[in-house]
Amino acid sequence: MARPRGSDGAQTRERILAVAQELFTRQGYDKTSLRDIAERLDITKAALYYYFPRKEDILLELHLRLQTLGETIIAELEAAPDGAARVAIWPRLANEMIDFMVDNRELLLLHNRNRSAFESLEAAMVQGGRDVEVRFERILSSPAMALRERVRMAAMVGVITEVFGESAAAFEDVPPEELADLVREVIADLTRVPASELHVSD
Amino acid sequence: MARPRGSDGAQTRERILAVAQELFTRQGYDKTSLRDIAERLDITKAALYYYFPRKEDILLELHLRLQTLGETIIAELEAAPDGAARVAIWPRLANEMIDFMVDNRELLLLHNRNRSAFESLEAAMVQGGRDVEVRFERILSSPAMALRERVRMAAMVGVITEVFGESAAAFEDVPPEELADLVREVIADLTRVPASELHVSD
DNA sequence: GTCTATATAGGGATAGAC
DNA sequence: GTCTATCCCTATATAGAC
Repeated sequence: MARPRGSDGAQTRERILAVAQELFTRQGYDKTSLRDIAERLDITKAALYYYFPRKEDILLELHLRLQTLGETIIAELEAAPDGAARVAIWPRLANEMIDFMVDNRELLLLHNRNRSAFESLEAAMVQGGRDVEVRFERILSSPAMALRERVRMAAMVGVITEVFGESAAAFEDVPPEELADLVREVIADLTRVPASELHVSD
Repeated sequence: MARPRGSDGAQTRERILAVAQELFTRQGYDKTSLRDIAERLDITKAALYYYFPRKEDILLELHLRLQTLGETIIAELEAAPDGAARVAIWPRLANEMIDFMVDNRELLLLHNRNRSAFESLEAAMVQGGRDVEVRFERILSSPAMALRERVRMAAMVGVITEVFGESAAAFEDVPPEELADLVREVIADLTRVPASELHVSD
Protein backbone atom coordinates (compact mmCIF):
# COMPACT_ATOMS: atom_id res chain seq x y z
CA MET A 1 0.00 0.00 0.00
CA ALA A 2 2.60 2.54 1.04
CA ARG A 3 4.07 3.39 -2.29
CA PRO A 4 7.88 3.04 -2.45
CA ARG A 5 10.11 5.66 -4.03
CA GLY A 6 8.91 7.94 -6.74
CA SER A 7 5.33 7.04 -6.05
CA ASP A 8 3.47 4.53 -8.14
CA GLY A 9 2.64 5.61 -11.66
CA ALA A 10 -0.66 4.48 -12.98
CA GLN A 11 -2.04 5.12 -9.53
CA THR A 12 -0.97 8.73 -9.54
CA ARG A 13 -2.52 9.17 -12.91
CA GLU A 14 -5.82 7.98 -11.60
CA ARG A 15 -5.59 10.21 -8.59
CA ILE A 16 -4.98 13.17 -10.84
CA LEU A 17 -8.04 12.35 -12.89
CA ALA A 18 -10.15 11.90 -9.79
CA VAL A 19 -9.14 15.22 -8.28
CA ALA A 20 -9.45 16.98 -11.60
CA GLN A 21 -12.92 15.62 -12.12
CA GLU A 22 -13.99 16.86 -8.73
CA LEU A 23 -12.51 20.33 -9.10
CA PHE A 24 -13.63 20.76 -12.68
CA THR A 25 -17.14 19.93 -11.57
CA ARG A 26 -17.13 22.13 -8.49
CA GLN A 27 -15.34 25.23 -9.74
CA GLY A 28 -15.42 24.73 -13.47
CA TYR A 29 -12.66 23.75 -15.86
CA ASP A 30 -11.36 27.23 -16.57
CA LYS A 31 -11.35 28.35 -12.98
CA THR A 32 -9.38 25.29 -11.94
CA SER A 33 -5.65 25.82 -12.35
CA LEU A 34 -3.04 23.13 -12.51
CA ARG A 35 -1.77 24.59 -9.28
CA ASP A 36 -5.09 23.78 -7.62
CA ILE A 37 -4.85 20.18 -8.71
CA ALA A 38 -1.21 19.79 -7.81
CA GLU A 39 -1.66 21.22 -4.32
CA ARG A 40 -4.50 18.90 -3.58
CA LEU A 41 -2.29 15.95 -4.46
CA ASP A 42 0.80 17.34 -2.77
CA ILE A 43 2.81 17.26 -5.93
CA THR A 44 4.05 20.08 -8.13
CA LYS A 45 2.64 21.47 -11.32
CA ALA A 46 5.57 20.09 -13.24
CA ALA A 47 4.76 16.60 -12.07
CA LEU A 48 1.37 16.88 -13.69
CA TYR A 49 3.02 17.49 -17.00
CA TYR A 50 4.68 14.13 -16.78
CA TYR A 51 1.27 12.48 -17.04
CA PHE A 52 -0.57 14.99 -19.16
CA PRO A 53 1.27 17.12 -21.72
CA ARG A 54 -1.45 19.75 -21.66
CA LYS A 55 -4.21 20.68 -19.31
CA GLU A 56 -6.70 19.94 -22.05
CA ASP A 57 -5.55 16.35 -22.09
CA ILE A 58 -6.91 15.82 -18.63
CA LEU A 59 -10.30 17.05 -19.72
CA LEU A 60 -10.03 15.03 -22.89
CA GLU A 61 -9.50 11.79 -21.05
CA LEU A 62 -12.48 12.46 -18.84
CA HIS A 63 -14.46 13.29 -21.92
CA LEU A 64 -13.52 10.06 -23.62
CA ARG A 65 -14.72 8.02 -20.69
CA LEU A 66 -18.16 9.48 -21.05
CA GLN A 67 -18.02 9.06 -24.80
CA THR A 68 -17.15 5.39 -24.56
CA LEU A 69 -20.13 4.80 -22.38
CA GLY A 70 -22.51 6.72 -24.60
CA GLU A 71 -21.06 5.14 -27.70
CA THR A 72 -22.84 1.85 -27.09
CA ILE A 73 -26.24 3.43 -27.03
CA ILE A 74 -25.69 5.71 -29.99
CA ALA A 75 -24.30 2.87 -32.07
CA GLU A 76 -27.42 0.80 -31.49
CA LEU A 77 -29.53 3.73 -32.52
CA GLU A 78 -27.55 4.29 -35.68
CA ALA A 79 -27.69 0.61 -36.54
CA ALA A 80 -31.46 0.74 -36.85
CA PRO A 81 -32.79 2.07 -40.15
CA ASP A 82 -33.73 5.72 -40.05
CA GLY A 83 -37.36 6.42 -39.30
CA ALA A 84 -39.97 4.43 -37.43
CA ALA A 85 -37.54 1.65 -36.53
CA ARG A 86 -35.53 4.02 -34.44
CA VAL A 87 -38.58 5.29 -32.69
CA ALA A 88 -39.40 1.71 -31.80
CA ILE A 89 -36.12 0.81 -30.14
CA TRP A 90 -35.59 4.14 -28.44
CA PRO A 91 -37.57 3.43 -25.25
CA ARG A 92 -35.44 0.39 -24.59
CA LEU A 93 -32.29 2.42 -25.12
CA ALA A 94 -33.58 5.12 -22.80
CA ASN A 95 -33.73 2.48 -20.11
CA GLU A 96 -30.16 1.51 -20.79
CA MET A 97 -29.30 5.15 -20.48
CA ILE A 98 -30.87 5.30 -17.06
CA ASP A 99 -28.87 2.35 -15.78
CA PHE A 100 -25.79 3.99 -17.06
CA MET A 101 -26.61 7.28 -15.38
CA VAL A 102 -27.08 5.63 -12.03
CA ASP A 103 -23.47 4.56 -12.17
CA ASN A 104 -22.07 7.69 -13.72
CA ARG A 105 -23.79 10.75 -12.34
CA GLU A 106 -20.52 12.45 -11.63
CA LEU A 107 -19.28 12.21 -15.17
CA LEU A 108 -22.54 13.62 -16.48
CA LEU A 109 -22.45 16.48 -14.03
CA LEU A 110 -18.93 17.33 -15.04
CA HIS A 111 -20.06 17.43 -18.60
CA ASN A 112 -23.13 19.55 -17.94
CA ARG A 113 -21.25 22.09 -15.94
CA ASN A 114 -18.53 22.54 -18.53
CA ARG A 115 -20.33 22.36 -21.82
CA SER A 116 -18.35 25.11 -23.48
CA ALA A 117 -15.01 23.71 -22.36
CA PHE A 118 -15.89 20.31 -23.76
CA GLU A 119 -16.94 21.86 -26.99
CA SER A 120 -13.63 23.59 -27.56
CA LEU A 121 -12.20 20.15 -27.11
CA GLU A 122 -14.39 18.62 -29.73
CA ALA A 123 -13.48 21.32 -32.19
CA ALA A 124 -9.87 20.25 -31.80
CA MET A 125 -10.72 16.63 -32.42
CA VAL A 126 -9.82 15.24 -35.77
CA GLN A 127 -12.94 13.21 -36.26
CA GLY A 128 -15.74 15.15 -37.80
CA GLY A 129 -18.70 13.54 -36.16
CA ARG A 130 -17.61 10.80 -33.82
CA ASP A 131 -18.85 12.80 -30.92
CA VAL A 132 -21.84 11.24 -29.27
CA GLU A 133 -23.75 14.47 -28.89
CA VAL A 134 -23.25 15.44 -32.50
CA ARG A 135 -24.40 12.05 -33.65
CA PHE A 136 -27.44 12.21 -31.46
CA GLU A 137 -28.36 15.60 -32.78
CA ARG A 138 -28.10 14.25 -36.28
CA ILE A 139 -30.51 11.47 -35.46
CA LEU A 140 -32.83 13.91 -33.78
CA SER A 141 -32.85 16.08 -36.87
CA SER A 142 -33.94 13.37 -39.25
CA PRO A 143 -37.14 14.20 -41.11
CA ALA A 144 -37.74 10.47 -41.49
CA MET A 145 -39.21 10.45 -38.02
CA ALA A 146 -42.43 12.17 -37.15
CA LEU A 147 -41.85 15.48 -35.44
CA ARG A 148 -43.80 14.37 -32.41
CA GLU A 149 -41.50 11.40 -31.96
CA ARG A 150 -38.42 13.51 -32.40
CA VAL A 151 -39.60 15.87 -29.71
CA ARG A 152 -40.33 12.98 -27.39
CA MET A 153 -36.92 11.52 -28.00
CA ALA A 154 -35.31 14.78 -27.00
CA ALA A 155 -37.70 15.03 -24.07
CA MET A 156 -36.58 11.68 -22.68
CA VAL A 157 -32.97 12.71 -22.82
CA GLY A 158 -33.92 15.89 -21.03
CA VAL A 159 -35.71 14.01 -18.29
CA ILE A 160 -32.79 11.71 -17.65
CA THR A 161 -30.10 14.35 -17.68
CA GLU A 162 -32.11 16.68 -15.48
CA VAL A 163 -33.00 14.18 -12.79
CA PHE A 164 -29.60 12.53 -12.66
CA GLY A 165 -27.64 15.61 -13.52
CA GLU A 166 -28.54 19.12 -12.56
CA SER A 167 -31.30 18.24 -10.12
CA ALA A 168 -29.45 15.31 -8.64
CA ALA A 169 -28.77 17.23 -5.47
CA ALA A 170 -32.47 17.42 -4.73
CA PHE A 171 -32.67 13.63 -4.73
CA GLU A 172 -29.50 12.92 -2.85
CA ASP A 173 -31.20 11.01 -0.10
CA VAL A 174 -33.22 8.84 -2.46
CA PRO A 175 -31.87 5.35 -3.19
CA PRO A 176 -30.67 5.33 -6.80
CA GLU A 177 -32.78 2.36 -7.76
CA GLU A 178 -35.96 3.92 -6.45
CA LEU A 179 -35.17 7.06 -8.39
CA ALA A 180 -34.41 5.05 -11.48
CA ASP A 181 -37.76 3.28 -11.25
CA LEU A 182 -39.63 6.55 -11.13
CA VAL A 183 -37.75 7.85 -14.12
CA ARG A 184 -38.44 4.65 -16.02
CA GLU A 185 -42.07 5.24 -15.29
CA VAL A 186 -41.84 8.70 -16.78
CA ILE A 187 -40.14 7.35 -19.87
CA ALA A 188 -42.92 4.79 -20.23
CA ASP A 189 -45.51 7.54 -20.07
CA LEU A 190 -43.78 9.44 -22.81
CA THR A 191 -43.78 6.35 -24.97
CA ARG A 192 -47.51 5.80 -24.78
CA VAL A 193 -49.93 7.52 -27.10
CA PRO A 194 -50.42 11.09 -25.95
CA ALA A 195 -53.58 11.95 -24.04
CA SER A 196 -54.78 14.21 -26.81
CA GLU A 197 -55.16 11.19 -29.04
CA LEU A 198 -56.94 8.99 -26.54
CA HIS A 199 -60.61 8.91 -25.69
CA VAL A 200 -60.07 8.86 -22.02
CA SER A 201 -62.01 10.74 -19.40
CA ASP A 202 -59.48 12.83 -17.59
CA MET B 1 -29.61 57.66 -36.85
CA ALA B 2 -26.02 58.51 -37.63
CA ARG B 3 -24.69 58.95 -34.14
CA PRO B 4 -22.93 62.28 -33.60
CA ARG B 5 -19.60 62.48 -31.84
CA GLY B 6 -18.60 59.95 -29.25
CA SER B 7 -21.25 57.49 -30.34
CA ASP B 8 -24.51 57.11 -28.51
CA GLY B 9 -24.35 55.67 -25.03
CA ALA B 10 -27.17 53.41 -24.05
CA GLN B 11 -27.06 52.07 -27.57
CA THR B 12 -23.45 51.06 -27.28
CA ARG B 13 -24.19 49.37 -24.02
CA GLU B 14 -26.82 47.24 -25.66
CA ARG B 15 -24.54 46.39 -28.52
CA ILE B 16 -21.90 45.24 -26.08
CA LEU B 17 -24.38 43.00 -24.34
CA ALA B 18 -25.60 41.57 -27.62
CA VAL B 19 -22.13 40.73 -28.86
CA ALA B 20 -21.09 39.39 -25.49
CA GLN B 21 -24.12 37.16 -25.34
CA GLU B 22 -23.33 35.74 -28.73
CA LEU B 23 -19.66 35.13 -28.06
CA PHE B 24 -20.20 33.79 -24.56
CA THR B 25 -22.65 31.32 -26.01
CA ARG B 26 -20.52 30.29 -28.95
CA GLN B 27 -17.06 30.11 -27.41
CA GLY B 28 -17.83 30.15 -23.72
CA TYR B 29 -17.41 32.91 -21.17
CA ASP B 30 -13.84 32.15 -20.20
CA LYS B 31 -12.61 31.70 -23.72
CA THR B 32 -14.05 35.05 -24.74
CA SER B 33 -11.66 37.89 -24.00
CA LEU B 34 -12.57 41.52 -23.74
CA ARG B 35 -10.40 41.98 -26.78
CA ASP B 36 -12.69 39.67 -28.75
CA ILE B 37 -15.71 41.70 -27.81
CA ALA B 38 -14.04 45.03 -28.44
CA GLU B 39 -12.77 44.04 -31.88
CA ARG B 40 -16.17 42.90 -32.96
CA LEU B 41 -17.57 46.30 -32.08
CA ASP B 42 -14.64 48.24 -33.43
CA ILE B 43 -13.91 49.86 -30.13
CA THR B 44 -11.06 49.34 -27.69
CA LYS B 45 -10.90 47.28 -24.55
CA ALA B 46 -10.69 50.42 -22.49
CA ALA B 47 -13.96 51.64 -23.92
CA LEU B 48 -15.66 48.55 -22.55
CA TYR B 49 -14.59 49.52 -19.08
CA TYR B 50 -16.55 52.71 -19.36
CA TYR B 51 -19.75 50.66 -19.44
CA PHE B 52 -18.75 47.68 -17.36
CA PRO B 53 -16.21 48.00 -14.54
CA ARG B 54 -15.41 44.31 -14.69
CA LYS B 55 -15.85 41.55 -17.21
CA GLU B 56 -18.02 39.73 -14.72
CA ASP B 57 -20.46 42.61 -14.77
CA ILE B 58 -21.35 41.87 -18.36
CA LEU B 59 -22.15 38.30 -17.49
CA LEU B 60 -23.98 39.46 -14.41
CA GLU B 61 -26.31 41.69 -16.36
CA LEU B 62 -27.12 38.90 -18.77
CA HIS B 63 -27.70 36.67 -15.81
CA LEU B 64 -30.09 39.08 -14.19
CA ARG B 65 -32.21 39.27 -17.30
CA LEU B 66 -32.81 35.57 -17.15
CA GLN B 67 -33.38 35.72 -13.43
CA THR B 68 -36.01 38.41 -13.75
CA LEU B 69 -37.91 36.29 -16.18
CA GLY B 70 -37.70 33.15 -14.07
CA GLU B 71 -38.52 35.06 -10.94
CA THR B 72 -42.19 35.32 -11.82
CA ILE B 73 -42.63 31.60 -12.08
CA ILE B 74 -40.65 30.73 -9.00
CA ALA B 75 -42.49 33.32 -6.95
CA GLU B 76 -45.84 31.80 -7.86
CA LEU B 77 -44.55 28.42 -6.87
CA GLU B 78 -43.29 29.66 -3.54
CA ALA B 79 -46.53 31.47 -2.86
CA ALA B 80 -48.43 28.19 -2.83
CA PRO B 81 -48.27 26.21 0.40
CA ASP B 82 -45.67 23.47 0.38
CA GLY B 83 -46.95 20.08 -0.62
CA ALA B 84 -49.86 19.00 -2.78
CA ALA B 85 -50.87 22.57 -3.59
CA ARG B 86 -47.62 23.10 -5.43
CA VAL B 87 -48.01 19.92 -7.36
CA ALA B 88 -51.40 21.16 -8.47
CA ILE B 89 -50.28 24.49 -9.89
CA TRP B 90 -47.08 23.24 -11.41
CA PRO B 91 -48.45 22.08 -14.77
CA ARG B 92 -49.85 25.53 -15.40
CA LEU B 93 -46.52 27.09 -14.52
CA ALA B 94 -44.72 24.67 -16.81
CA ASN B 95 -46.81 26.06 -19.62
CA GLU B 96 -45.81 29.56 -18.69
CA MET B 97 -42.26 28.39 -18.77
CA ILE B 98 -42.69 27.13 -22.30
CA ASP B 99 -44.03 30.44 -23.53
CA PHE B 100 -41.14 32.13 -21.95
CA MET B 101 -38.64 29.78 -23.55
CA VAL B 102 -40.02 30.39 -26.98
CA ASP B 103 -39.04 34.02 -26.61
CA ASN B 104 -35.78 33.48 -24.82
CA ARG B 105 -33.99 30.48 -26.21
CA GLU B 106 -30.77 32.38 -26.58
CA LEU B 107 -30.60 33.41 -22.98
CA LEU B 108 -31.24 29.85 -21.86
CA LEU B 109 -28.57 28.53 -24.17
CA LEU B 110 -26.08 31.03 -22.83
CA HIS B 111 -26.89 29.85 -19.37
CA ASN B 112 -26.66 26.16 -20.17
CA ARG B 113 -23.36 26.49 -21.88
CA ASN B 114 -21.76 28.44 -19.07
CA ARG B 115 -23.13 26.89 -15.95
CA SER B 116 -19.90 27.04 -14.00
CA ALA B 117 -19.24 30.66 -14.91
CA PHE B 118 -22.69 31.66 -13.75
CA GLU B 119 -22.19 29.80 -10.56
CA SER B 120 -19.04 31.66 -9.63
CA LEU B 121 -21.15 34.73 -10.13
CA GLU B 122 -23.82 33.58 -7.78
CA ALA B 123 -21.24 32.81 -5.14
CA ALA B 124 -20.23 36.46 -5.28
CA MET B 125 -23.79 37.62 -4.90
CA VAL B 126 -24.76 38.95 -1.54
CA GLN B 127 -28.15 37.35 -1.40
CA GLY B 128 -28.05 33.87 -0.01
CA GLY B 129 -30.85 32.28 -1.96
CA ARG B 130 -32.40 34.73 -4.35
CA ASP B 131 -31.13 32.73 -7.24
CA VAL B 132 -33.91 31.09 -9.17
CA GLU B 133 -32.13 27.78 -9.55
CA VAL B 134 -31.34 27.53 -5.88
CA ARG B 135 -34.92 28.29 -4.98
CA PHE B 136 -36.20 25.72 -7.39
CA GLU B 137 -33.91 23.09 -5.99
CA ARG B 138 -35.21 23.89 -2.55
CA ILE B 139 -38.77 23.35 -3.68
CA LEU B 140 -37.79 20.17 -5.42
CA SER B 141 -36.20 18.86 -2.25
CA SER B 142 -39.26 19.28 -0.08
CA PRO B 143 -40.39 16.04 1.54
CA ALA B 144 -43.90 17.49 1.71
CA MET B 145 -44.41 16.40 -1.86
CA ALA B 146 -44.59 12.80 -2.91
CA LEU B 147 -41.34 11.61 -4.41
CA ARG B 148 -43.08 10.67 -7.64
CA GLU B 149 -44.33 14.22 -8.04
CA ARG B 150 -40.96 15.69 -7.26
CA VAL B 151 -39.37 13.56 -9.93
CA ARG B 152 -42.01 14.58 -12.42
CA MET B 153 -41.51 18.22 -11.61
CA ALA B 154 -37.81 17.89 -12.33
CA ALA B 155 -38.61 15.87 -15.42
CA MET B 156 -40.74 18.64 -16.86
CA VAL B 157 -38.00 21.15 -16.39
CA GLY B 158 -35.64 18.74 -18.10
CA VAL B 159 -37.96 18.35 -21.06
CA ILE B 160 -38.32 22.06 -21.56
CA THR B 161 -34.67 22.94 -21.19
CA GLU B 162 -33.59 20.10 -23.44
CA VAL B 163 -35.95 20.80 -26.30
CA PHE B 164 -35.55 24.56 -26.24
CA GLY B 165 -31.99 24.56 -25.09
CA GLU B 166 -29.40 21.97 -25.95
CA SER B 167 -31.40 20.21 -28.65
CA ALA B 168 -32.79 23.39 -30.11
CA ALA B 169 -30.53 23.08 -33.14
CA ALA B 170 -32.28 19.89 -34.16
CA PHE B 171 -35.58 21.74 -34.32
CA GLU B 172 -34.35 24.87 -35.97
CA ASP B 173 -36.66 24.58 -38.95
CA VAL B 174 -39.73 23.92 -36.85
CA PRO B 175 -42.03 26.88 -36.17
CA PRO B 176 -41.70 27.74 -32.48
CA GLU B 177 -45.41 27.50 -31.83
CA GLU B 178 -45.66 24.04 -33.31
CA LEU B 179 -42.75 22.95 -31.18
CA ALA B 180 -44.29 24.52 -28.12
CA ASP B 181 -47.54 22.64 -28.71
CA LEU B 182 -45.77 19.32 -28.84
CA VAL B 183 -43.91 20.09 -25.65
CA ARG B 184 -47.13 21.12 -23.97
CA GLU B 185 -48.49 17.77 -24.95
CA VAL B 186 -45.56 16.05 -23.31
CA ILE B 187 -46.07 18.06 -20.15
CA ALA B 188 -49.70 17.07 -20.13
CA ASP B 189 -48.75 13.43 -20.39
CA LEU B 190 -46.44 13.76 -17.44
CA THR B 191 -49.24 15.30 -15.43
CA ARG B 192 -51.65 12.46 -15.94
CA VAL B 193 -51.68 9.41 -13.74
CA PRO B 194 -48.85 7.11 -14.77
CA ALA B 195 -49.66 4.08 -16.90
CA SER B 196 -48.64 1.73 -14.15
CA GLU B 197 -51.54 2.95 -12.08
CA LEU B 198 -54.16 2.80 -14.80
CA HIS B 199 -56.17 -0.18 -15.94
CA VAL B 200 -55.68 0.51 -19.57
CA SER B 201 -55.02 -2.00 -22.29
CA ASP B 202 -51.70 -0.99 -23.72
C1' DG C 1 8.80 10.06 -11.51
C1' DT C 2 9.20 14.23 -9.38
C1' DC C 3 11.47 18.52 -8.40
C1' DT C 4 13.23 23.83 -9.01
C1' DA C 5 13.42 27.43 -11.82
C1' DT C 6 12.05 29.97 -15.53
C1' DA C 7 10.09 31.33 -20.02
C1' DT C 8 6.24 33.39 -22.22
C1' DA C 9 1.84 34.75 -23.32
C1' DG C 10 -2.56 36.55 -22.56
C1' DG C 11 -5.91 38.39 -19.87
C1' DG C 12 -8.10 41.77 -16.90
C1' DA C 13 -7.64 46.17 -15.32
C1' DT C 14 -5.94 51.34 -14.70
C1' DA C 15 -4.12 56.20 -15.75
C1' DG C 16 -4.69 59.92 -18.06
C1' DA C 17 -4.99 62.40 -22.70
C1' DC C 18 -8.39 63.99 -25.99
C1' DG D 1 -17.38 58.53 -24.45
C1' DT D 2 -13.45 56.73 -26.40
C1' DC D 3 -8.47 56.22 -27.11
C1' DT D 4 -3.27 55.01 -26.15
C1' DA D 5 -0.27 53.06 -23.36
C1' DT D 6 0.93 50.26 -19.87
C1' DC D 7 0.83 47.59 -15.58
C1' DC D 8 0.47 43.39 -13.29
C1' DC D 9 -0.79 39.03 -12.42
C1' DT D 10 -1.81 34.37 -13.27
C1' DA D 11 -1.69 30.47 -16.06
C1' DT D 12 0.21 27.24 -19.14
C1' DA D 13 4.14 25.20 -20.42
C1' DT D 14 9.37 23.98 -20.77
C1' DA D 15 14.32 22.90 -19.46
C1' DG D 16 17.01 20.35 -17.08
C1' DA D 17 18.70 18.64 -12.35
C1' DC D 18 18.10 14.75 -9.11
